[in-house]
Amino acid sequence: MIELKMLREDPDTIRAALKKRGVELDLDTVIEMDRTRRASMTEIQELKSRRNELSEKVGTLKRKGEEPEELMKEARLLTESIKKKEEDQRELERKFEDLVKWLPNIPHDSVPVGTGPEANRFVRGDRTPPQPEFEVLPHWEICEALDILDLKRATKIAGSRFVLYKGMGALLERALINFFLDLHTTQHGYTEIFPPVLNPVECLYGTGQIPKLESDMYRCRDDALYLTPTAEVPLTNMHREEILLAKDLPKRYVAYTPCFRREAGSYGKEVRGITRVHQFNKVELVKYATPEEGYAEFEKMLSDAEAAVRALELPYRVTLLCSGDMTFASAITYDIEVYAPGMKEWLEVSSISCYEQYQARRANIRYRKSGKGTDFVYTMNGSGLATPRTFIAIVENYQTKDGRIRIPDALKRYMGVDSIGR
RNA sequence: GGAGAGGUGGCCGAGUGGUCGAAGGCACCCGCUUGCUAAGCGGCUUCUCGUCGAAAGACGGGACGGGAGUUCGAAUCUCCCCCUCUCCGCCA
Repeated sequence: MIELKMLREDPDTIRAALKKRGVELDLDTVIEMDRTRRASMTEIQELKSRRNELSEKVGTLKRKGEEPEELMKEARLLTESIKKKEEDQRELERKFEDLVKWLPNIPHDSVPVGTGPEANRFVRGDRTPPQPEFEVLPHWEICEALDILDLKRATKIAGSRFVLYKGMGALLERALINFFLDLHTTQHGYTEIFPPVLNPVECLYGTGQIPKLESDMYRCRDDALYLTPTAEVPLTNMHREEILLAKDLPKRYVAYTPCFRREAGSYGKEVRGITRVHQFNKVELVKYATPEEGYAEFEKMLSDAEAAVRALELPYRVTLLCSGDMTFASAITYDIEVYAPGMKEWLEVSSISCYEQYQARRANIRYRKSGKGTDFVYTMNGSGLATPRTFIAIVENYQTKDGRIRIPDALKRYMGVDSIGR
């Protein structure tokens, strides 16, 4: 949620933000709607003020033993007309909210303006991919040869675009999850959470998946619950409707969860292998911070995620997403991509976003400022990391000419072997 | 699934239908004091929305799990829903 004050005092900033993002939206209608609802609110408040006055008088008189029939009648009539007006008011508020919830966050000043990936800015890392001295097999071929993925049977038991890891493949997947969790809890100061992966609609609204991405989520038929699309949802909603103490901030959480996405509309792209699947594993980082320290914590989060890629010694690059490429709740987003030499592609393994106060306003997450008053916290999250693509990167980058897969040093103690194959 | 108890401020916890936005405590913040790992004394602080204002603020509305109702007036009475706890049953 954007700040409503901005709608009245600085609509041009919102207009500029919409333009940067390429969002078509009639802001004037929203502004007009806001004016109408506030006028109606003021009117109701005046009536109530009058009624309270009357009630107080009635109370005083009654205690003296009088029956002020006239006053009571007037108050009764007032209550009736208030009720009518309040019904209309509710309708106005509902319409207004339906408009406001579609307003995206204001992009940070450093975000490059553009509509597609070509406008994203290289930040650091490998500019050009490494050139292996032999023809690296794409992961689906080497994994089939080594019998560590079984995509045919995954389809049989779940459907297309699901993954079944097998034998050393399953072990590698599990090793990655454990390695990421250990890294962030022991080296970077995050508290581990193991949350439920079914979430009610309020939570999805709070983080901003609803309304925009509703069709991309799996919904339960008999219960008002959605399968979590990312641990960002449970972790950021942990403190929904709370007032935190400044001394408890920043809060840093890390969680492993499976993530579920329908990927509606993405068929036809990335059909081979496991780059885009309906269920995948991810270790997610979430922080709550004060506005003052928000961006410092955000940069630290980026380097925490980067540390995971570095520890695995994978070729990677960090990019700053342009305005048109960010999700609608985000103020700024970095992507970390690793290179997959078999697919000859850069794959996104982490997306690190700062929402500033956007999510906090939606989810009503505040903190008490030292001394007086409250303010909304900054929330941010980042993958640290998502496994399917990290799995791909390992299988392709650590492939040997004779068809084995070496195990990165960082994972050896989790795997107990030096390589997969023979 | 059955029975009972309960949901009040940042936290704990009082609260006869009208001076209750709410006692008391903790915590916080601000003073003062004290020579020793902190304590004592005094004071302050609920949140939210609207109107006016450059601001400080002033005035007003609302909020005691959520919703509806009774009433001139509801934290307090009635109904529905949600959640928590205890006991019983069932069970991975």
